[in-house]
Amino acid sequence: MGRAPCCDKANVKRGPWSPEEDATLKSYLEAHGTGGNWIALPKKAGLRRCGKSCRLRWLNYLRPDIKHGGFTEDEDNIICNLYNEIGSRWSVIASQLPGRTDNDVKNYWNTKLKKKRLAGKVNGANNSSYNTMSTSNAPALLGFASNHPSGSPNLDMYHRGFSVSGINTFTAAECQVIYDRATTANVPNSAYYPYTGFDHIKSNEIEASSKVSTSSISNSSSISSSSSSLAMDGKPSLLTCDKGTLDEAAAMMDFGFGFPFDAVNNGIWFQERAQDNSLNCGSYISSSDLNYIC
DNA sequence: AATTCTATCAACCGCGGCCGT
DNA sequence: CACGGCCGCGGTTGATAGAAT
Repeated sequence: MGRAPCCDKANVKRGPWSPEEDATLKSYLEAHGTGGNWIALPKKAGLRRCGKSCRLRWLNYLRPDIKHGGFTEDEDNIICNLYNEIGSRWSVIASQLPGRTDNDVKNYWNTKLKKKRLAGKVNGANNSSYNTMSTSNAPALLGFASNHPSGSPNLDMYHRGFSVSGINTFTAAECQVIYDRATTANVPNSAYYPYTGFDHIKSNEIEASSKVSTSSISNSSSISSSSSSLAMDGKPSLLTCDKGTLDEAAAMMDFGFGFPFDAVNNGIWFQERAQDNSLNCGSYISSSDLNYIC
C-alpha cells in the first residue's frame, strides 16, 4: 500500500505561484511564522495550496535572505569541492553558501556547473591541495597501493586478481623518487602506461625541467569508455612508471586543465609492457582506488 | 516569421528519518 | 517498542524564454 498523500490533490492549486499568492503567503509567515506545521498552514493563510508547496515556495523564493542572480567563481569552487567531498547532498552544500538554496545549487549544478567542471574550468578534486593545482600546470600524481604482503605498492596485484583493501597516496618524497626514476633512469620494458590510445612514453620524451612530455600522446580517446571530456582537450603529460620489478607504480598526469576528471569518475586502464616488449593484459584501476597528491 | 531546439529553473513527487504519542 | 504524521531532502518533470534553423 502506498503512502497517503499529504493533501487532497483535487482541491489544491498546483503549478506556478501568482503574485497574489506570494503576497498572501509572505504576509502570513511574517506575521505568524510556520507554527511548526506546514500542512495546516495554507488553510490558516487562506491559500488553496499544499503545505509542501507553501514550504518550498517560502524556502526557495520568498524568504527575505535569498540571494538571486548568478553564482560567483568562489561559489562555483565551493560547490565543486563539496560535491567531490560529500556528493549530491545539496542542503549541506547550500548551507555553506549564504542566501543560496539547495534547489538553486542543485539546478545550477545540473545545468551549468557539471558541464563547466567537465570542461575543466573549475575545481574537480576533493581536497584543499587541489586548489593550487587546478589552475596551474603542476602535474597531479595519482598513486595507488595494494595490500601486498610485503606492504609495498604493487600495481601487479590488480593484474593477478588479488583483493585490494587499502589505497595510499604517495608522499611528496615518494613522488619525487618516482619522478626522478622516470626522468633519470631508463624506463623499463615493464612500465605501465594507459591501456590504449597512449603511446609508450620513453624516458627521453620526459622533459626534466617541466615534468611534461606532450609529444608522445596525441589521442586519449580510449582511456576509458566514457571519457569524452578527457579525450577532447586533455593533455596528459607524463605517465609512468615502475622500477622494473613491478613493485611500484604510479601515474603522473597533467591534463592541462587540472585534475584528470575522468580518472575521478571512471578510473583508468593501464597496460603492462612485458619484457619482450609485447603488451600484456590491461589493468583497470577504478576511481575509488585512485588518490592523488600535488 | 514560423518552427524547432535547448537551457533554465520553479515546482512536484516520493522516500527516509525524526519525533511525538 | 511500535506506529503515525510531518519535515526535509534529492531526483525528476514541465513550463517557458531565448537561440538556432
